[in-house]
Amino acid sequence: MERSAKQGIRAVAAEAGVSTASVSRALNNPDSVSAPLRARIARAVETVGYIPHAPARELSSRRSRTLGAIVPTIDNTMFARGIASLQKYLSSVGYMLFLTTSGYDLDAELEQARNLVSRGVDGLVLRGDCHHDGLRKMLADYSVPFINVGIYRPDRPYPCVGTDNEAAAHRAALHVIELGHRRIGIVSALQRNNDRASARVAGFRRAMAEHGIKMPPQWHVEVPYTLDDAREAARYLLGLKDRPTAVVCGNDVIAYGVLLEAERSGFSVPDDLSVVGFDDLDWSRHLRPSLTTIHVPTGDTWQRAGEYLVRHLAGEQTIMHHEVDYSLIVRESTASPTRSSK
Amino acid sequence: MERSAKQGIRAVAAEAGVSTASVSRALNNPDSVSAPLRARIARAVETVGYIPHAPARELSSRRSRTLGAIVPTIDNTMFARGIASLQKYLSSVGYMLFLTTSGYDLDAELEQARNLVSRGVDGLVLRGDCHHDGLRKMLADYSVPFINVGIYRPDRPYPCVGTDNEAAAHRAALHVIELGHRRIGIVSALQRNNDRASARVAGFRRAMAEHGIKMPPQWHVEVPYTLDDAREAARYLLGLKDRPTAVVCGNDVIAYGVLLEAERSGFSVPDDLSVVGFDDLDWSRHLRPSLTTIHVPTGDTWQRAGEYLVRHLAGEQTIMHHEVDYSLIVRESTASPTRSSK
DNA sequence: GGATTTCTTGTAAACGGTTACATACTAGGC
DNA sequence: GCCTAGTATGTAACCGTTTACAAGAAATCC
Repeated sequence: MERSAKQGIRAVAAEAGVSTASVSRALNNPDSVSAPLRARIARAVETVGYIPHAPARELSSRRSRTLGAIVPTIDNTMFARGIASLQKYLSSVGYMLFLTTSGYDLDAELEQARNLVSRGVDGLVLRGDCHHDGLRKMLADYSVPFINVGIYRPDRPYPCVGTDNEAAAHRAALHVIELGHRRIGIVSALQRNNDRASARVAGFRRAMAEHGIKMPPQWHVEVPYTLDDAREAARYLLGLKDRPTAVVCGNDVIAYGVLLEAERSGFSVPDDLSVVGFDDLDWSRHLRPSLTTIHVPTGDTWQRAGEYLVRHLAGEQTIMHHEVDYSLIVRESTASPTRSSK
Repeated sequence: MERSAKQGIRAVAAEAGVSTASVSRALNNPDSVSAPLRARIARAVETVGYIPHAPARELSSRRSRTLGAIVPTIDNTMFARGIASLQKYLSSVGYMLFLTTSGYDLDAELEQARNLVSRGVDGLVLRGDCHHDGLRKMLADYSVPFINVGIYRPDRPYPCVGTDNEAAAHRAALHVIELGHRRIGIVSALQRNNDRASARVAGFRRAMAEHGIKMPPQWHVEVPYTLDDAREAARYLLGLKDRPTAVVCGNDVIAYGVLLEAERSGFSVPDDLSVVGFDDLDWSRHLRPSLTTIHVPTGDTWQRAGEYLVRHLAGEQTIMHHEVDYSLIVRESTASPTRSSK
């Protein structure tokens, strides 16, 4: 027939001599179509070189098989690794990922979320539990499911998957306390709009309090997420007349900075200073001295977040709060303080 | 009126008492609508809490304001940085990015490209110039523009933006040659399906040939992109009875591995071994010894790729082949070989 | 002041799929 | 052999926008 469309599903239908409905069925729900028809349609798809038009499909089915993720920054090994895992998993189940960054700005995060909802994502992966007030309302209005990743807060009515940062930081602090340190400082990430950073500081403080250890306020420094900033913080800390013998760091990158700067300033790690990190990035075991740190299975965590949403969207039963284990990895950067000062 | 829609552009139209066409115009082309109407519609958008439905918009306008990018892996500082820049730029001009990974597999890349086309991307950012035969044909069939990033090949009829890897590697080799080295090895990335890696090897070989330097074949090792593999390669190279006094590396991560392993094996860098990297990642200047390497403005490069596509899609005049400058950064990891062996 | 142009807004037909519903056919049951 | 239930396929409405075209109003020209 002359009027048949040149492309799209109608072209396939014309080629196979069937209706568009059958083509659609053969593609989306193969069992609902007889074997011979299915084969004929498959052949037609091949000859026409048909690639389905996702937006059209979404418009009529109200499902995009696309998830959105908003991370503070992608330029950070840990997020990169998490996103990579999430993406790999999603790809394996036929989903795609829209990735955006907020730069630790809550307004920007809301803006991005709006953008993603506009884009028609089926679900959203968010970082932590610290969001703009309007965010959850907006997601509820448009009934877009979401999950907070990287934290474990079973007390919240929202799904999450991650480690208990407070407990893990407590463990890290306990490690240096048990080694005999009493003069302990902390270099944390910026706590503003970052519940993970805050939780870690809280865990650290709890450990200190439980052992009756007082810490001078100047031993707590907050830094952005870069090696340079961490080095500067270390320079400050090590330059104090009254300085700590151990430093617990909010993450591994900060710990690297402290390590590098200590060595640069002539301090030996761990003899003069013990350093503990958090995250266990690749470099931690390669560095010399290698870094004692809290291992967090980042890849797993993000993949689980994806699994949760995919299952939820498929209508399956899911558990809302999933705790991911952490573990303390003791390496060369921590030792008893008795070796040097007492 | 009772029959007016509860949501979508029709709700806004009803609220403002205008037609959907006017709402659409007010949103997409504000100038085409009178000021008072524009204001009334803006108010209606606000009260209704309207978020446009991108797939529907795309279906009718044939434009998605979305680009796709396919990288070998995101779990790699350099790509992460590039993607971050691209993403930031796109976001600033109202575009979004679909990010997928191919794992250095050409078939997977084609598959991902098909997926992205299906998703309706307006353009595609690809890595290098080594793709599946069917890829360019498919993109041509669906008239999806693309650009190769990270290479500079003005001889090709396809757009690209990046540095001349051959020339840059030549420069790196020249550096150690000029320092007086004659016993020079190379640890490159896997050349299979990686034209950048091959170009770098070629540049290195050209420099060697130009100076009449012969290299025993066992001094060329190829490794995947991980610290562990690079360390193993270094262990092998340094374990040879007849070993080089300088090693040129295919990228910084490989160089880090060589550096770490050399130190671990008791060799001093640069006294016993000079090491040159390529890319100038963050760690290069922080490491001790800091790494001599080729600096490549990765962020710029990727942003330019985005700019090219956005301009091209806007119908603006664009230059097809954009060369991005590299520069040799001399740091502590290279020195004249005379200090030790001669 | 009437004709012509320009500007503003509305009407309705796409865009490319999915899917509720209708229909034709097949196979059992008795 | 007729009725019923079930299966396979087709018909066409609909998803939420954009946009070509039409129409009405205002401005310009002579």
